[in-house]
Amino acid sequence: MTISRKAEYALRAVVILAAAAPDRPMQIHDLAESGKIPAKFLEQILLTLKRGGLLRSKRGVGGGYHLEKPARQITVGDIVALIDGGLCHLAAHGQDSGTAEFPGARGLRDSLTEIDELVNEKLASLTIEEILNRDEPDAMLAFGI
Amino acid sequence: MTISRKAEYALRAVVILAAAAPDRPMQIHDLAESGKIPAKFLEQILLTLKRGGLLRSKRGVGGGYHLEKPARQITVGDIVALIDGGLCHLAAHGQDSGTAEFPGARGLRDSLTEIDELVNEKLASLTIEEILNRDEPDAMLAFGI
DNA sequence: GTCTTTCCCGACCGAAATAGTCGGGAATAT
DNA sequence: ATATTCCCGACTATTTCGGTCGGGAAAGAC
Repeated sequence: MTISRKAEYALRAVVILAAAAPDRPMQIHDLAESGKIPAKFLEQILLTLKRGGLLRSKRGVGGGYHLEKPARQITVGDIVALIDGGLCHLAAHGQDSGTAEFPGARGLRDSLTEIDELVNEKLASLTIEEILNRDEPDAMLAFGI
Repeated sequence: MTISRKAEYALRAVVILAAAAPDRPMQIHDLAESGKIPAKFLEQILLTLKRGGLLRSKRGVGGGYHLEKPARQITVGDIVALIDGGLCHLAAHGQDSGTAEFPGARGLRDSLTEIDELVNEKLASLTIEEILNRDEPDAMLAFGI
Protein backbone atom coordinates (compact mmCIF):
# COMPACT_ATOMS: atom_id res chain seq x y z
CA MET A 1 0.00 0.00 0.00
CA THR A 2 2.95 2.21 0.63
CA ILE A 3 5.89 3.29 -1.42
CA SER A 4 8.90 1.29 -0.17
CA ARG A 5 11.42 2.86 2.12
CA LYS A 6 14.02 2.07 -0.47
CA ALA A 7 12.16 4.14 -3.03
CA GLU A 8 11.87 6.98 -0.59
CA TYR A 9 15.62 6.88 -0.02
CA ALA A 10 16.09 6.95 -3.76
CA LEU A 11 13.87 9.99 -4.06
CA ARG A 12 15.78 11.76 -1.32
CA ALA A 13 19.08 11.01 -2.97
CA VAL A 14 17.99 12.32 -6.35
CA VAL A 15 16.47 15.43 -4.83
CA ILE A 16 19.67 16.12 -2.94
CA LEU A 17 21.76 15.59 -6.05
CA ALA A 18 19.47 17.88 -8.01
CA ALA A 19 19.87 20.61 -5.44
CA ALA A 20 23.65 20.26 -5.34
CA ALA A 21 26.15 21.78 -7.71
CA PRO A 22 25.56 20.04 -11.03
CA ASP A 23 29.23 19.84 -12.02
CA ARG A 24 30.78 18.53 -8.82
CA PRO A 25 29.90 14.91 -8.08
CA MET A 26 28.71 14.02 -4.62
CA GLN A 27 29.91 10.92 -2.77
CA ILE A 28 27.80 8.17 -1.32
CA HIS A 29 29.04 9.03 2.14
CA ASP A 30 27.88 12.64 2.03
CA LEU A 31 24.65 11.76 0.34
CA ALA A 32 23.95 9.18 3.02
CA GLU A 33 24.58 11.71 5.72
CA SER A 34 22.38 14.45 4.24
CA GLY A 35 19.53 12.10 3.57
CA LYS A 36 19.95 10.01 6.73
CA ILE A 37 20.21 6.89 4.66
CA PRO A 38 22.26 3.79 5.59
CA ALA A 39 25.34 4.18 3.41
CA LYS A 40 25.67 0.61 2.18
CA PHE A 41 22.00 0.46 1.38
CA LEU A 42 22.25 3.70 -0.50
CA GLU A 43 25.08 2.23 -2.52
CA GLN A 44 22.72 -0.39 -3.91
CA ILE A 45 20.09 2.18 -4.65
CA LEU A 46 22.39 4.56 -6.48
CA LEU A 47 23.69 1.72 -8.57
CA THR A 48 20.18 0.84 -9.63
CA LEU A 49 19.43 4.43 -10.49
CA LYS A 50 22.63 4.58 -12.47
CA ARG A 51 21.78 1.43 -14.41
CA GLY A 52 18.41 2.95 -15.05
CA GLY A 53 20.06 5.91 -16.69
CA LEU A 54 19.14 8.52 -14.12
CA LEU A 55 22.59 9.00 -12.61
CA ARG A 56 26.18 9.07 -13.76
CA SER A 57 29.15 8.15 -11.60
CA LYS A 58 32.85 8.72 -11.41
CA ARG A 59 35.37 6.70 -9.44
CA GLY A 60 38.46 7.60 -7.50
CA VAL A 61 39.37 10.75 -5.64
CA GLY A 62 36.89 13.52 -6.22
CA GLY A 63 34.49 11.05 -7.72
CA GLY A 64 30.86 10.49 -6.85
CA TYR A 65 27.44 10.74 -8.39
CA HIS A 66 25.57 13.37 -10.29
CA LEU A 67 22.42 13.53 -12.36
CA GLU A 68 22.59 12.17 -15.85
CA LYS A 69 19.97 14.59 -17.11
CA PRO A 70 18.35 17.81 -15.92
CA ALA A 71 15.98 17.65 -12.96
CA ARG A 72 13.04 18.64 -15.10
CA GLN A 73 13.47 15.45 -17.08
CA ILE A 74 13.45 13.12 -14.08
CA THR A 75 10.13 12.19 -12.56
CA VAL A 76 9.13 10.54 -9.33
CA GLY A 77 7.57 7.85 -11.48
CA ASP A 78 10.91 7.06 -13.10
CA ILE A 79 12.52 6.52 -9.75
CA VAL A 80 9.76 4.51 -8.15
CA ALA A 81 9.52 2.33 -11.24
CA LEU A 82 13.24 1.56 -11.12
CA ILE A 83 13.40 0.85 -7.41
CA ASP A 84 10.11 -0.82 -6.68
CA GLY A 85 9.85 -2.36 -10.12
CA GLY A 86 6.72 -1.06 -11.77
CA LEU A 87 4.37 1.58 -10.47
CA CYS A 88 1.42 1.48 -8.14
CA HIS A 89 -1.21 -1.15 -8.54
CA LEU A 90 -4.39 -1.06 -6.58
CA ALA A 91 -6.09 -3.61 -8.72
CA ALA A 92 -4.48 -6.41 -10.65
CA HIS A 93 -3.21 -9.02 -8.29
CA GLY A 94 -2.36 -10.68 -11.49
CA GLN A 95 -3.24 -14.08 -12.79
CA ASP A 96 -6.25 -15.32 -10.90
CA SER A 97 -7.74 -12.08 -9.68
CA GLY A 98 -9.52 -11.58 -12.95
CA THR A 99 -10.86 -15.09 -12.88
CA ALA A 100 -13.53 -14.53 -10.29
CA GLU A 101 -16.81 -13.65 -11.95
CA PHE A 102 -19.59 -12.33 -9.82
CA PRO A 103 -22.04 -9.48 -10.25
CA GLY A 104 -19.96 -6.34 -9.95
CA ALA A 105 -16.63 -7.97 -10.76
CA ARG A 106 -16.04 -5.91 -13.85
CA GLY A 107 -17.13 -2.71 -12.19
CA LEU A 108 -14.74 -3.37 -9.34
CA ARG A 109 -11.78 -4.06 -11.59
CA ASP A 110 -12.48 -1.04 -13.73
CA SER A 111 -12.88 1.30 -10.79
CA LEU A 112 -9.62 0.27 -9.20
CA THR A 113 -7.77 0.40 -12.48
CA GLU A 114 -8.99 3.92 -12.99
CA ILE A 115 -7.56 5.09 -9.70
CA ASP A 116 -4.36 3.24 -10.51
CA GLU A 117 -3.98 5.16 -13.70
CA LEU A 118 -4.64 8.42 -11.97
CA VAL A 119 -1.84 7.83 -9.48
CA ASN A 120 0.59 6.68 -12.10
CA GLU A 121 -0.10 9.71 -14.23
CA LYS A 122 0.53 11.91 -11.25
CA LEU A 123 3.79 10.20 -10.39
CA ALA A 124 4.91 10.28 -13.98
CA SER A 125 4.24 13.98 -14.29
CA LEU A 126 5.84 15.06 -11.04
CA THR A 127 9.42 16.12 -11.76
CA ILE A 128 12.30 16.58 -9.38
CA GLU A 129 12.52 20.16 -10.52
CA GLU A 130 8.97 20.81 -9.38
CA ILE A 131 9.75 19.33 -6.00
CA LEU A 132 12.73 21.58 -5.62
CA ASN A 133 10.84 24.68 -6.68
CA ARG A 134 8.12 23.82 -4.29
CA ASP A 135 10.53 23.65 -1.41
CA GLU A 136 11.52 27.27 -1.79
CA PRO A 137 8.53 28.94 -3.36
CA ASP A 138 10.30 32.29 -3.60
CA ALA A 139 13.63 30.99 -4.78
CA MET A 140 12.94 32.20 -8.27
CA LEU A 141 11.94 35.60 -6.98
CA ALA A 142 15.18 35.78 -5.05
CA PHE A 143 17.03 35.36 -8.29
CA GLY A 144 15.02 38.15 -9.81
CA ILE A 145 13.17 35.91 -12.25
CA MET B 1 2.55 -0.17 -3.13
CA THR B 2 -0.42 -2.33 -3.81
CA ILE B 3 -3.74 -2.83 -2.15
CA SER B 4 -3.49 -6.08 -0.20
CA ARG B 5 -5.09 -9.24 -1.47
CA LYS B 6 -7.02 -9.35 1.75
CA ALA B 7 -8.53 -5.96 0.98
CA GLU B 8 -9.41 -7.06 -2.50
CA TYR B 9 -11.20 -10.10 -1.08
CA ALA B 10 -13.07 -7.80 1.26
CA LEU B 11 -14.13 -5.61 -1.64
CA ARG B 12 -15.34 -8.61 -3.58
CA ALA B 13 -17.32 -9.86 -0.63
CA VAL B 14 -19.04 -6.56 -0.05
CA VAL B 15 -19.80 -6.12 -3.73
CA ILE B 16 -21.32 -9.57 -3.85
CA LEU B 17 -23.39 -8.92 -0.77
CA ALA B 18 -24.57 -5.64 -2.20
CA ALA B 19 -25.69 -7.34 -5.37
CA ALA B 20 -27.52 -10.10 -3.50
CA ALA B 21 -30.97 -9.96 -2.01
CA PRO B 22 -30.74 -7.45 0.83
CA ASP B 23 -33.05 -9.32 3.18
CA ARG B 24 -31.71 -12.85 2.93
CA PRO B 25 -28.30 -13.25 4.58
CA MET B 26 -25.56 -15.00 2.65
CA GLN B 27 -23.25 -17.57 4.23
CA ILE B 28 -19.48 -17.50 4.29
CA HIS B 29 -19.40 -20.67 2.24
CA ASP B 30 -21.40 -19.29 -0.65
CA LEU B 31 -19.65 -15.98 -0.53
CA ALA B 32 -16.29 -17.74 -0.67
CA GLU B 33 -17.37 -19.71 -3.67
CA SER B 34 -18.71 -16.76 -5.65
CA GLY B 35 -15.70 -14.63 -4.97
CA LYS B 36 -13.13 -17.42 -5.19
CA ILE B 37 -11.88 -16.59 -1.76
CA PRO B 38 -10.40 -19.11 0.72
CA ALA B 39 -13.29 -19.68 3.13
CA LYS B 40 -11.41 -19.54 6.38
CA PHE B 41 -9.56 -16.45 5.33
CA LEU B 42 -12.82 -14.83 4.33
CA GLU B 43 -14.17 -15.60 7.76
CA GLN B 44 -11.51 -13.35 9.29
CA ILE B 45 -12.21 -10.63 6.80
CA LEU B 46 -15.95 -10.61 7.29
CA LEU B 47 -15.50 -10.45 11.01
CA THR B 48 -13.34 -7.38 10.65
CA LEU B 49 -15.87 -5.76 8.37
CA LYS B 50 -18.58 -6.55 10.86
CA ARG B 51 -16.63 -5.06 13.75
CA GLY B 52 -16.11 -2.03 11.56
CA GLY B 53 -19.85 -1.62 11.25
CA LEU B 54 -20.16 -2.42 7.57
CA LEU B 55 -21.83 -5.80 7.93
CA ARG B 56 -24.33 -7.49 10.16
CA SER B 57 -24.41 -11.20 10.87
CA LYS B 58 -26.81 -13.81 12.07
CA ARG B 59 -25.95 -17.25 13.44
CA GLY B 60 -27.58 -20.63 13.14
CA VAL B 61 -29.62 -22.13 10.34
CA GLY B 62 -30.45 -19.64 7.65
CA GLY B 63 -27.91 -17.23 9.08
CA GLY B 64 -25.13 -15.43 7.30
CA TYR B 65 -24.03 -11.92 6.48
CA HIS B 66 -25.66 -8.91 4.95
CA LEU B 67 -24.87 -5.24 4.62
CA GLU B 68 -25.42 -3.09 7.64
CA LYS B 69 -26.24 -0.05 5.53
CA PRO B 70 -27.14 0.69 1.91
CA ALA B 71 -24.46 0.22 -0.76
CA ARG B 72 -24.42 3.92 -1.50
CA GLN B 73 -23.20 4.58 2.01
CA ILE B 74 -20.27 2.14 1.86
CA THR B 75 -17.12 3.27 0.14
CA VAL B 76 -14.03 1.46 -1.05
CA GLY B 77 -12.12 3.68 1.33
CA ASP B 78 -14.09 2.36 4.30
CA ILE B 79 -13.22 -1.18 3.43
CA VAL B 80 -9.56 -0.66 2.66
CA ALA B 81 -9.16 1.38 5.83
CA LEU B 82 -10.63 -1.39 7.94
CA ILE B 83 -8.68 -4.21 6.35
CA ASP B 84 -5.31 -2.67 5.61
CA GLY B 85 -5.52 -0.34 8.55
CA GLY B 86 -5.48 3.19 7.30
CA LEU B 87 -5.49 4.29 3.70
CA CYS B 88 -2.77 4.64 1.13
CA HIS B 89 0.44 6.30 2.12
CA LEU B 90 3.04 7.14 -0.43
CA ALA B 91 4.86 9.41 1.96
CA ALA B 92 5.05 9.16 5.72
CA HIS B 93 7.19 6.25 6.70
CA GLY B 94 6.45 7.56 10.09
CA GLN B 95 8.74 8.53 12.90
CA ASP B 96 12.15 9.20 11.40
CA SER B 97 11.27 9.97 7.82
CA GLY B 98 10.43 13.53 8.65
CA THR B 99 13.68 13.97 10.49
CA ALA B 100 15.92 14.20 7.47
CA GLU B 101 16.42 17.80 6.48
CA PHE B 102 17.99 18.54 3.16
CA PRO B 103 17.20 21.00 0.39
CA GLY B 104 13.99 19.77 -1.14
CA ALA B 105 12.89 17.70 1.84
CA ARG B 106 9.77 19.67 2.42
CA GLY B 107 8.88 19.80 -1.24
CA LEU B 108 9.25 16.04 -1.44
CA ARG B 109 7.06 15.37 1.54
CA ASP B 110 4.43 17.81 0.40
CA SER B 111 4.31 16.44 -3.11
CA LEU B 112 3.87 12.87 -1.98
CA THR B 113 1.32 13.84 0.60
CA GLU B 114 -0.67 15.62 -2.05
CA ILE B 115 -0.88 12.52 -4.21
CA ASP B 116 -1.75 10.54 -1.10
CA GLU B 117 -4.66 12.78 -0.41
CA LEU B 118 -5.85 12.61 -3.96
CA VAL B 119 -6.00 8.82 -3.85
CA ASN B 120 -7.65 8.75 -0.49
CA GLU B 121 -10.29 11.18 -1.64
CA LYS B 122 -10.98 9.01 -4.63
CA LEU B 123 -11.23 5.88 -2.54
CA ALA B 124 -13.42 7.63 -0.03
CA SER B 125 -15.82 8.84 -2.69
CA LEU B 126 -16.14 5.59 -4.60
CA THR B 127 -19.19 3.76 -3.32
CA ILE B 128 -20.15 0.15 -3.73
CA GLU B 129 -23.32 1.30 -5.44
CA GLU B 130 -21.30 3.07 -8.11
CA ILE B 131 -19.28 -0.06 -8.71
CA LEU B 132 -22.40 -2.09 -9.15
CA ASN B 133 -24.00 0.42 -11.49
CA ARG B 134 -20.85 0.54 -13.49
CA ASP B 135 -20.90 -3.19 -13.97
CA GLU B 136 -24.23 -3.12 -15.76
CA PRO B 137 -24.36 0.30 -17.35
CA ASP B 138 -27.87 -0.24 -18.65
CA ALA B 139 -29.30 -1.92 -15.60
CA MET B 140 -31.20 1.20 -14.73
CA LEU B 141 -32.57 1.44 -18.20
CA ALA B 142 -33.75 -2.14 -17.96
CA PHE B 143 -35.77 -1.13 -14.95
CA GLY B 144 -37.26 1.72 -16.89
CA ILE B 145 -35.61 4.39 -14.79
C1' DG C 1 -32.87 -31.10 26.00
C1' DT C 2 -29.57 -32.25 22.05
C1' DC C 3 -28.08 -31.64 17.50
C1' DT C 4 -26.99 -29.10 13.59
C1' DT C 5 -25.90 -25.09 11.47
C1' DT C 6 -23.67 -21.10 11.38
C1' DC C 7 -20.77 -17.42 12.97
C1' DC C 8 -16.85 -16.21 16.48
C1' DC C 9 -12.01 -15.94 17.50
C1' DG C 10 -7.33 -16.64 18.89
C1' DA C 11 -3.17 -19.16 17.75
C1' DC C 12 -0.19 -20.72 14.55
C1' DC C 13 2.68 -21.15 10.25
C1' DG C 14 5.32 -21.09 5.82
C1' DA C 15 6.80 -18.20 2.14
C1' DA C 16 7.99 -14.00 0.34
C1' DA C 17 9.20 -9.29 0.58
C1' DT C 18 11.68 -5.69 3.02
C1' DA C 19 15.49 -3.57 4.76
C1' DG C 20 19.39 -3.90 5.23
C1' DT C 21 24.89 -5.82 6.02
C1' DC C 22 29.39 -7.78 4.53
C1' DG C 23 33.41 -8.37 2.13
C1' DG C 24 35.94 -7.94 -1.42
C1' DG C 25 37.10 -6.22 -6.39
C1' DA C 26 37.95 -2.74 -10.03
C1' DA C 27 38.78 1.95 -11.60
C1' DT C 28 40.91 6.44 -11.00
C1' DA C 29 43.81 9.90 -9.26
C1' DT C 30 47.91 11.42 -6.59
C1' DA D 1 52.22 2.22 -4.85
C1' DT D 2 48.47 3.63 -2.46
C1' DA D 3 44.46 6.00 -1.15
C1' DT D 4 39.98 6.91 -2.68
C1' DT D 5 35.79 5.90 -4.54
C1' DC D 6 32.43 3.29 -6.96
C1' DC D 7 31.04 -1.74 -8.29
C1' DC D 8 28.65 -5.89 -7.13
C1' DG D 9 27.19 -10.30 -5.59
C1' DA D 10 26.11 -12.91 -1.52
C1' DC D 11 24.19 -13.17 2.74
C1' DT D 12 20.94 -12.30 6.74
C1' DA D 13 17.49 -10.76 9.97
C1' DT D 14 12.88 -9.06 10.54
C1' DT D 15 8.40 -8.17 9.16
C1' DT D 16 4.37 -8.71 6.47
C1' DC D 17 1.37 -11.47 3.79
C1' DG D 18 -1.61 -14.91 2.98
C1' DG D 19 -3.37 -17.98 4.71
C1' DT D 20 -4.69 -22.65 8.02
C1' DC D 21 -6.31 -24.99 12.32
C1' DG D 22 -9.14 -26.15 15.92
C1' DG D 23 -12.27 -25.37 18.98
C1' DG D 24 -16.15 -22.37 21.13
C1' DA D 25 -20.67 -20.06 21.34
C1' DA D 26 -25.22 -18.58 19.71
C1' DA D 27 -29.56 -19.72 17.35
C1' DG D 28 -32.79 -22.46 15.58
C1' DA D 29 -34.77 -27.21 14.37
C1' DC D 30 -36.53 -31.40 16.35
